[in-house]
Amino acid sequence: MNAASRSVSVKDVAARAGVSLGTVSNVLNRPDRVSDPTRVKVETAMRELGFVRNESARQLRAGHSRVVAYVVLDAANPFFTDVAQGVELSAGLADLWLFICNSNNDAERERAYLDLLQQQRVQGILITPVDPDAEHLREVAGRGTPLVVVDRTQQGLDLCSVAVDDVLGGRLAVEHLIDRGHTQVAFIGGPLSIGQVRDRWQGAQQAWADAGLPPESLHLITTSALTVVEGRGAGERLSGLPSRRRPMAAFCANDLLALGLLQQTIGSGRRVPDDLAIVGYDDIEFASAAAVPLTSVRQPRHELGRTATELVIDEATNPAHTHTQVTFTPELIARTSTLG
Amino acid sequence: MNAASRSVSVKDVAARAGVSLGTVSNVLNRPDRVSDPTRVKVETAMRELGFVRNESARQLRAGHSRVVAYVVLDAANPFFTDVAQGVELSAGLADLWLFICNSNNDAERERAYLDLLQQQRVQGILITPVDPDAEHLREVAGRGTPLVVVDRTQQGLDLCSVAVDDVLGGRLAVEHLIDRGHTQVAFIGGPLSIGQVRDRWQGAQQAWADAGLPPESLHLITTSALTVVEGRGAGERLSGLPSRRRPMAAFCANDLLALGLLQQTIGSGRRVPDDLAIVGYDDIEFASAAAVPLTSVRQPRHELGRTATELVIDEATNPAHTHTQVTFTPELIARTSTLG
DNA sequence: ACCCGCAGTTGAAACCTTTCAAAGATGCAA
DNA sequence: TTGCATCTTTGAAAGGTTTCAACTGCGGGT
Repeated sequence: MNAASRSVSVKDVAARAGVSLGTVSNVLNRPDRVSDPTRVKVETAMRELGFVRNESARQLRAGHSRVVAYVVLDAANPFFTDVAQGVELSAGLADLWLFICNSNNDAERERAYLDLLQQQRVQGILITPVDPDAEHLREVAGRGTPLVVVDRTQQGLDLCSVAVDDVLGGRLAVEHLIDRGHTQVAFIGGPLSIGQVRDRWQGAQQAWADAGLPPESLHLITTSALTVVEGRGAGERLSGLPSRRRPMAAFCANDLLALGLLQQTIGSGRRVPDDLAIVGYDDIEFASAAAVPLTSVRQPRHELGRTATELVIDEATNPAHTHTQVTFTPELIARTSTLG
Repeated sequence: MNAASRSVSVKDVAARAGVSLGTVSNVLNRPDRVSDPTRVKVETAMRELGFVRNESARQLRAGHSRVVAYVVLDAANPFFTDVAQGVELSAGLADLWLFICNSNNDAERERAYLDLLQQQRVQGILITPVDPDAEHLREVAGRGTPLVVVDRTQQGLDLCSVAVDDVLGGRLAVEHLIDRGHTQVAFIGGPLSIGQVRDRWQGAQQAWADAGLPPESLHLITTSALTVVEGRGAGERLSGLPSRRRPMAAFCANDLLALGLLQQTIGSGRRVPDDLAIVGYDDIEFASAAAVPLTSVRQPRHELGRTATELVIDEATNPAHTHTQVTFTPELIARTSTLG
């Protein structure tokens, strides 16, 4: 009702309701300890004055926050928003609220957000970091803010993490293509400095070797990023190869690449999967909605988010907490882009 | 370094550095007023003790926050993450940090987030609300937290807002189809309770009438949501029409619908744009990356975010602030899906 | 009449930082 | 040497909430 004159405090409410400070606080935090008539009086006063509890003061005194934060690498990538949905769901069960921060692949911004979140004394931080081995991640955990690394594995065992077995994912994709009779396959992805990409490529190689196929018929086509545009570029490079040596199948390190490749392939008059079979990775919603529904390796995104949240809550509340690394198993979803 | 024994405070730092509380605070907030040797001493102490400033206490005393929040309707929709990017950019210039909250189209969650953010006394709130005329939006603003409505127009003039002229957008889309010679067009979108959809449909009708075309040849096909799945369903309904009466062009209320329609059309052996021309809305990145690049109505997403941020900062800092409604002009991006 | 226990209420202390008036130190001119 | 201006540093107060030990009434048992 009344404007922002000087922010209404519990003191004002207490005066208006004719009770003490403590009672107002009890209404807020332990309503069962307050008699009905008093409670009503206080609630009325709050409503009339437009009281809004000051969270800074609450948290300062109570010593604990009601929010967890998820620092994502790229808010525009549907994969991360799907993970976030999983986080939100299980955070809600623990009466926690989620703030999403976007590091935008920038280590500097990531660091700044981590600082801010520590200062805010959030219950916990989930993060898909630019570099999972960066020093500042450990510093955060060392200073007492629970932290879980999402969708990245890191060297030490001194942090909680949830991830998906990317080597296995790479295997699944390439085994599927081998099953479909392909003997010339391109792996498209990069840069190889990204752990994910490296693991998927490694899995692809393993599957290839296990099938007794010659290494030189598994082509590595590196890209400079995992984007649609780069996928289109890779398609052009593929087209450029002499038809004898041109792979009839491609495994892309993520779905954005695969969608770009798909677009370029169809656009240049070739057909999917007849002229080129395509497997993507992540199984984002747009994968099944593509012009040719995309075969893709699915990661359990919601579970990833859910588990990460459970870990961070455990770290925050359980004194006997031990750091845990959870690895999920990916799953191949076969669709038209490889099945015809 | 040292674990979360009992959170290091300025007092500890002061003791360690052999200075007073006030000096530590000065190092933090007005380093220029502190002599070099003292500053170094304090900074060293901070590093050694692993001091992390308590933001709750800071904000309680200083009285202002360093964050703005953007409550989005659907974090999985690329449109909103693009707006968020614009917000982030201009927030950064004012030394503000952005927290993204996802209401997930749920009025209850939206309300809860608004409560939390008010309690946190954030600098300002940007929101794409479920219902732009909801009472609680006004309450927030009335209680002193600056609030700007993004991508929605509301009835009164008592809130700041930034939006895009959706009626004009609808006109542009349909005028383009008329220019291409179409005389049977379907408008696909819904539910009509969404203001956006209503406006775009209205613009479509206006363009149709202005061209002197008969109302019955502009077909309204309503959907229950603005999703890829619904787009596919709409495609099936279109296919079901007798070919005489079947529109050769469709204008979809957003790109997700258009992508679903595109997929269904191609999947059932028809061609785009020869058998069906398609116009989408929003021009998300996947629109240009679709198998057939999608003609779409582009909204200035980054500018939307930028302007909203500027408004909210003005409302927070300028005593002479007056509520402003900014409307942007959309732009048609013609691509293969209508040009052939 | 007395004591006990219990439900409800109170008010001071504590949480950690920033702010600001004032004290202290230093250097320079007279 | 004194006085004055400038630069640093100090310490107490304030900000709004929660917590908790202590207090008040009141009804019931004896």
